[in-house]
Amino acid sequence: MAGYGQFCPVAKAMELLDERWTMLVIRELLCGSRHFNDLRRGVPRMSPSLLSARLRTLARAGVVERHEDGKQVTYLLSPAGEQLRPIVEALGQWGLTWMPELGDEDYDPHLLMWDLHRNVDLGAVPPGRTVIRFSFDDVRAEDRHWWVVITAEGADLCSFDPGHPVTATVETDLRTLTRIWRGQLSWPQSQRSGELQVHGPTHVARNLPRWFHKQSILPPETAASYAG
Amino acid sequence: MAGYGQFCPVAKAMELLDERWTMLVIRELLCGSRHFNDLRRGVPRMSPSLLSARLRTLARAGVVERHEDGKQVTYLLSPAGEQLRPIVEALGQWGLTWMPELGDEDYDPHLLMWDLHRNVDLGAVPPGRTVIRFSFDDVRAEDRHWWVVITAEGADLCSFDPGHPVTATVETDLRTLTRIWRGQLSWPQSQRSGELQVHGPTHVARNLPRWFHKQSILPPETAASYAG
DNA sequence: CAGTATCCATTTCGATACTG
DNA sequence: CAGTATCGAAATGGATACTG
Repeated sequence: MAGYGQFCPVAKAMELLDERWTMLVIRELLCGSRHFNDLRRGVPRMSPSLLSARLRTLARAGVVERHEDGKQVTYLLSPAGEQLRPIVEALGQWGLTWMPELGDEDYDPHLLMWDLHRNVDLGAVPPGRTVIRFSFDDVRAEDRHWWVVITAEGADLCSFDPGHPVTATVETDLRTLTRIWRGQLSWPQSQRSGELQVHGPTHVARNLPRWFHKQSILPPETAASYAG
Repeated sequence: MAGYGQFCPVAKAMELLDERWTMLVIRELLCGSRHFNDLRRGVPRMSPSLLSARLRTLARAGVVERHEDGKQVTYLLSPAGEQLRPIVEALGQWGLTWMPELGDEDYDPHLLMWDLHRNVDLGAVPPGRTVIRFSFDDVRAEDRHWWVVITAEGADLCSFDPGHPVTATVETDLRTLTRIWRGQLSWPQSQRSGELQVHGPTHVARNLPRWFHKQSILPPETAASYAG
C-alpha cells in the first residue's frame, strides 16, 4: 500500500497503523503477548504469514523489538509502541461507546475465554487450585465447555476436562458472557435475570465476578506475571 | 473488507477507522472542512469516488452527518465523530514523535499552503488587507509562488498573483517551511540560518510567525470562522 | 458545486500446506 | 515453537471522464 503523500503527522502515523490487523497485533502486545503463538491466539483469523509480515513491518518502523534468546523469539513493544497504549485504550472506549453492536461473527468462545483467563486476578482467588468450568448452552458441543485452572503460578485455559475437581461452574450463553466482559452488562444483573448461573459454594458464587476482572489493557509488568 | 470477527471494542472501532484514508477524512472534518470540495483539497490524492464512498460509510456508522440545505451539501461530525478529536490529536503527536521522517512524496506545496492559510490567526494580523507571498526556491515554477490574502473576513489562498500590493514575502524552500509547520524547526532558527527569509517591513518580519500558528486541530467553532 | 460511472491494474488477504 | 511458501479469489482503490 502506498503512503499518503502528506506531511501531516496523523497521515504518517496512519500509514503504519491503519493497515488491516496492525492495531490488533499492537493490542495483543499491549496485553502482554510476547511470542508468535501467543499472538496468534489473540488474532486467530489472521494467517500466520500475515502476522509475520505485520511484525516485520512494526519492527522496521521501530514499534516492536524482536529478540532472539537462543531458540526463543520474543516480541516486545519499544517505547514508541508502549506510547500507543493510551491511544489503543481510547479507541477501545470509543468503540464501546459508539459502536456497541456486535454481529454474529463477533461472538467467539475461544477469544472470549482466552481473554478471560488472562485477566484472572490471581491475588483475589483463594490459595490452592481453583478450577472454574464455563459452559455455553448456545454453542456447538465442541466449543461448549471450558476449564480455567487457577493456581498461584497463573491461570491456564483448557477446552477439555483437565481432570481436577471443579470448584464452580458457570452456565450461561455466549452473548451474555461476552456482554459482561465488554462491560455492557453486570454479573449480578445477569445472575438475577437467570441468564448466567454460578453453581458451587456460595462464597465462590459471590466472589467469582471479582476474580475475572478486565483491566482495561494490562500494563506490561502486570501482564508478565500472568505469562503461562 | 470483512470485519475482524472479534468482540473487542478496539477491533470494532478499527473495522471502521482503519480503512485507508478514513482517518484523514476525519482529520479534515475536525479541522473544519464541511463541503465535498473542501475535503478534496485536504486529501487531494484521494479519488472523488473514494471520498464519496468513505463519507457514506462514515455516515452509515453515525460518525458523520450529511445535511442537504437546498443545493448545498454539508458534512458535519456527529458527537461520535467529535469524540475522535483527542484520538486524532494523540495520533498526530505520536506520529510527530516516532515517525518524524518524511519521504520526498510527503512534501507538497499545495497541502502545505492550504493548511497554512486555514490556520491564520486573524486576530493577530493588523487590520486592513495583508498579502503575504510565499516563494519556494526548490519547487517547480508552476507551484513556486503563493499568495495568502488576509482580511477581517478570513484568509484566501491564491496560486496566482491576485494583484494586491504584497505586504511581505517569505522566501524559503519547501522542506524548511514544512518542518517549521510540523513544529520540528522554529521560525527564528531558520531565519538565523538563512533557510528562510522574510522580506518586508521590520515589524511584519518580526510578527509574521505569530500570524501563522498551527493550532493542533481546530475546534469546530473556531474553524467555522475561517470558512471561506 | 457535488458528486457518479467505469474500468482495470494492483494489492491484499485468506487458506492451506509445509519446514527447521 | 516459530515461522515460510504458495496460490488464487476478492476487493481495493487510482485514473479518468462525465453529469445534474
